[in-house]
Amino acid sequence: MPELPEVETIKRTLTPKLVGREIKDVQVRLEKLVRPDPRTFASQLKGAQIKALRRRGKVLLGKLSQDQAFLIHFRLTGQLVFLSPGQPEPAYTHILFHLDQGRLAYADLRQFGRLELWPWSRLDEHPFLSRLGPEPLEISTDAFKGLLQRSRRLKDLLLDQEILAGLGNIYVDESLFCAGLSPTRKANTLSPEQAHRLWLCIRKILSEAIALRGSSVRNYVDGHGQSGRFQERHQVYRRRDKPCPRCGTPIAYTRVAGRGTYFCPRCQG
DNA sequence: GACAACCTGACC
DNA sequence: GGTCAGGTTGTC
Repeated sequence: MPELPEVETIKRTLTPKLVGREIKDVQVRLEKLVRPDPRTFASQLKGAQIKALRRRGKVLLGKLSQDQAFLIHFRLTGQLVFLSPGQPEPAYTHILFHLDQGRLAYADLRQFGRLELWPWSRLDEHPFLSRLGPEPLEISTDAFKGLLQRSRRLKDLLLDQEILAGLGNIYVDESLFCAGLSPTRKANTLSPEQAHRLWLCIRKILSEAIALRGSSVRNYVDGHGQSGRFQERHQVYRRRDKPCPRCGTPIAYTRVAGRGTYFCPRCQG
């Protein structure tokens, strides 16, 4: 589920609830979701204080006391929701953190997400984090043009987290529509103007999605359990056969890079 | 590159 | 019964 705007929204909604809190106890109900093993995971977290929340690509990071950090990758259906006293757990809650004030539930219908502990000072050595590409909201237009100097299809390239960290299926399709570029266009065939336009579109789409608190297409919710609203602004994603907002041509659906792909066959060349 | 795997559920 | 699903990884 969550791509960059959703993880950013989770981070922002949870920061005031979690920063300064002490973890009193951890219940791991589905052992395969955590690393290292559940006993170590729980005992290391017990007594730790949450100092700050960060985001890198689609990963949520928690800075803890004692040079510890937790990493959460939500994959497709992970949710992290703060519960006030008496508030019921979400369905599919697999891990429950008991804090000095309130509880924090990790729920995950498809069980693909992962929670991990890692020393905060050595995050640059983490096997996944260390390979992530730059943040799309921080990269310069010139550096972005450099990323496009490969003969891969645009959709493959933009989904590759080692090239750019944070875009997923929704925001790649929306960005390519915004820029008027076909998902199968080779990245190194763009003119400088087209490359600049794509850079602008990615920034615009992600910023607007964050402002609207993410896209709730299926079961994404923020740290309060609330849905986002950017799905109402999607131009192509999940709009197969509906008229293109720009030219009225029915939106096409194909498979590119193994993912369902929506685009306007007329506007996106 | 394409495809299966990891899971559960929604929808036709 | 089949298809599809905000992701990543491993195997041809």
